[in-house]
Amino acid sequence: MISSPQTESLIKETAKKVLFQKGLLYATTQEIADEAGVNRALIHYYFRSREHLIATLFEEAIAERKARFLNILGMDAPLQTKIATFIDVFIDRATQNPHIDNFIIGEMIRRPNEVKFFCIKDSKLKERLQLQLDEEISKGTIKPISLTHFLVNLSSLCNYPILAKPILQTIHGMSELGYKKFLQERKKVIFKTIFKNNFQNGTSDPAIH
Amino acid sequence: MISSPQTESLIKETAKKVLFQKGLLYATTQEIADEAGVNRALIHYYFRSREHLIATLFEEAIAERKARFLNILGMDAPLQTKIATFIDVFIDRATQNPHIDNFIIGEMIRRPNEVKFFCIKDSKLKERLQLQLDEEISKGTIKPISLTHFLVNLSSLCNYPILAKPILQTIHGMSELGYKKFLQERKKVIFKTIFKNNFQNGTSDPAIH
DNA sequence: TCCATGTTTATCATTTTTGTTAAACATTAG
DNA sequence: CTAATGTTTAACAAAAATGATAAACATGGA
Repeated sequence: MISSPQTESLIKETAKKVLFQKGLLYATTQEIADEAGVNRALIHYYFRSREHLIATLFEEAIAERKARFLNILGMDAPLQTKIATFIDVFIDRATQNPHIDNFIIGEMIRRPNEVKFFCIKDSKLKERLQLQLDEEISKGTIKPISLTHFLVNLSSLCNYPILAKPILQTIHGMSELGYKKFLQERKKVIFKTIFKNNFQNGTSDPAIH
Repeated sequence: MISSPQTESLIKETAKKVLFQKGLLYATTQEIADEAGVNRALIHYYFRSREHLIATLFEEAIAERKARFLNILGMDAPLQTKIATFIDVFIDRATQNPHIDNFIIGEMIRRPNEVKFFCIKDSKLKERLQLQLDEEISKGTIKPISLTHFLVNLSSLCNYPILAKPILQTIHGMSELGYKKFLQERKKVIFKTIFKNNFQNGTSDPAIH
């Protein structure tokens, strides 16, 4: 008999929604089951335990993040295109799942052994990025900076405003709509913060005033 | 009889240590009591409930953050000095309590009503900063940018690398020592990312290669 | 139809965590 | 010294969360 993956998938997707979108990282199995509209026992039926469910979410989250990271930065394109794509994709993706980084970090702290994640230290990707970065630096479009700091700058500028959404909203007094507009403006701002020229387009920039 | 605040203070400081330094945001009262070496009932004696303890930590955390923010950005000094100080203080402070932002964000999500935090929208601070920023922009030391995006850039660059420490360490293959060195380098990198000139000093920069 | 297999539910047991209470302990003023 | 007050502890009670199980239910093939 064919096992219908509907319920299993429903539980997993609901768990992602509760944890990554709502930010309830401490959600109980009952809360997840209620949100999914299924009996709590089904979580144990399909995932054995809460811990297994969480571990599954964690593995998928880092796999997805890694794939996105490598796909975008590894594509065959000029650095400026890669970065513009990175900004666009990471901001949009993180907007959908604003608390996924919090979850990943929390899990990595909670069980420091089982974490493998990924390391770009010795990959060819790193070499290629280094070449592209050097090229931009010698062209004068990027100020001298190490590849690591460059990538951390990029990640910081994209991810922090989403991770710290409640803080930004209160400090700068943003409504929900204002915040949304702010994030879209931000794509251009980040690009301009990283590159000296204005690659993306020449339209007037609402983010300045 | 004078109530000795030693135990109460010990519990609170230990709770901060467990939550903000170790990152165990889901820590039980028993874990906190054990870490402090006191009987768990004392937590209820001094703080009534776990919830009250957490609320106390939350209020102090945002008060401290607010004070630091306003003190540094509100001091009577050139913008470059303020920013350099901000970077220095926030990175060092966040290094001591790497998970405090995670905690604040989690609490703000968990009880969206009770959050007052602070808003710089209509303060004189904002006007003064805007003047200083405009001045730098017209001098050409900062690229045109709105004050909000400028401040968010600054916060992002300072805080994300600490908040996402485990992610950075695995992606870029950093040891504990390497990470520490990285954060110190980062102070200069952030300043140079924000300002076009190199204000701080003219020594050779280890962060480039 | 009826059986076999997979799925779902209701119920119970266990564990974990929080919160309470009364008694023991310490300290200081009188 | 001792009585009063504040502090600490051990033990208990209650609540919440996880996990396990057996029975009910559904479905598809012989």
